[in-house]
Amino acid sequence: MNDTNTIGPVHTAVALFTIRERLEFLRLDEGRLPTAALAPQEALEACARRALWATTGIEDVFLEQLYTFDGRQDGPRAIVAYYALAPRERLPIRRPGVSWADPTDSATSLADDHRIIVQRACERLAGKLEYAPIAYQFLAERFTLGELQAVYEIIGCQTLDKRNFRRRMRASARLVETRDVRRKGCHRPARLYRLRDTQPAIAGAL
Amino acid sequence: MNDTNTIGPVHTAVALFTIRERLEFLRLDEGRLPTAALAPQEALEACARRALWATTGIEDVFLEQLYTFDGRQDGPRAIVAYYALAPRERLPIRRPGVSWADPTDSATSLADDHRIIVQRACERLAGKLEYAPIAYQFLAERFTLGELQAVYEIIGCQTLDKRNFRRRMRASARLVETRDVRRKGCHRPARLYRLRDTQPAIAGAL
DNA sequence: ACAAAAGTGTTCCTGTTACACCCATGT
DNA sequence: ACATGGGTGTAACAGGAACACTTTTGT
Repeated sequence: MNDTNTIGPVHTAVALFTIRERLEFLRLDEGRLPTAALAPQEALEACARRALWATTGIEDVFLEQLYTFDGRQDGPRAIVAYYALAPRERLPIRRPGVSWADPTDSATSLADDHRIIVQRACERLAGKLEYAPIAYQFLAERFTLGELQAVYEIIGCQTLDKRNFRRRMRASARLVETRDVRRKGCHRPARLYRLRDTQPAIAGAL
Repeated sequence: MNDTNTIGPVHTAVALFTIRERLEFLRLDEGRLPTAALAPQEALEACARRALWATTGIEDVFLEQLYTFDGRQDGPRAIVAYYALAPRERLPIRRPGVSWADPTDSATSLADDHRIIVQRACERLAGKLEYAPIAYQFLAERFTLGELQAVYEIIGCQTLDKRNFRRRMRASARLVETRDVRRKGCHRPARLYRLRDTQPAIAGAL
């Protein structure tokens, strides 16, 4: 951390989430989320992206404002929290000092104020799942319906019926069936889908 | 305005809404919303309440954070916007310099950044109407179903069927029927209801 | 042949919509 | 008596939930 990251009246903090088999968030080894102090002339969202980039090298992820929290007495006056979503494949993090942690595990060391951010981000995700196309942010450009269903199940913390899920997804008209399939394991290959172009793939990124 | 209201890196801005026959918001004559600079040791929400109190004398309204916007170059670094809701009877504003304006009227003079706040607050209201008990914030402690329906219709910008609306409200189990009625005009008196105690009457006010 | 995930329809139920008339009051 | 908003039930419809078997592949 340098001065730009610790001094200043306004900070941003970012909870980056991804899904492998469970929902995970990016945690710095000191038990904190990536943060940055707002630089002169810098936009809040740019500051949040910079916080993420500085710790992980990651760019161009889905990023959305979560909530603004009071700062602490000796620190910033306000902390603007964001949550970010990205598919695991895009996150080849081999940096020292960062790792993935389980947001539901109260044993993972994490500063109290950052724990609240992670907590509220999880709630926001579960709430938005039904009416906003956030699930796709966890997947590659092309994906199978099984993968998509897994995302819904993990974020929503419930198992879903396969047939009902597929009908619902088709009805939403957000999916385009490709001509390709993915072979993986000793079973029938799965058809690949992608998001319809007209959908805002990075909604809220402005 | 004094120094505490104009100087400082973090400001709050408040869009206060009420309903008479239309949705209205409180506008300062200069074409701005009430704002305040975050004072040392002050919590963000307290700052927003102070902004409202200083211009109107109003206290104890429903207040919820809306979004945090980038500041302008010569001003604050970040503007934390709130929206507030209150019934018209609680707002006996006879202060100079403030008045009620129509949020949908693009002719009312209002600073661009504040116009966006009002706009987004309206959208948030309409969205939350269905799943959060915000409509009651526009009403007195006791109210008729006709009044409640009017609030839903005004915020949701649509007319509703009376019978379906009443059934829905009863099904929500948020209402308690009182033994009193309200007489008003030359027609049958209307039964008065109140919110069930267990409901958070000022949800999000913490 | 078998294990493992992909893929596919129908029935039931619940909640939402549409709709028209009588009631109690003040003037 | 009449004008005004308050108050009530039912039938049609649509969307969500429950449910089991066949298909294709790799080993």
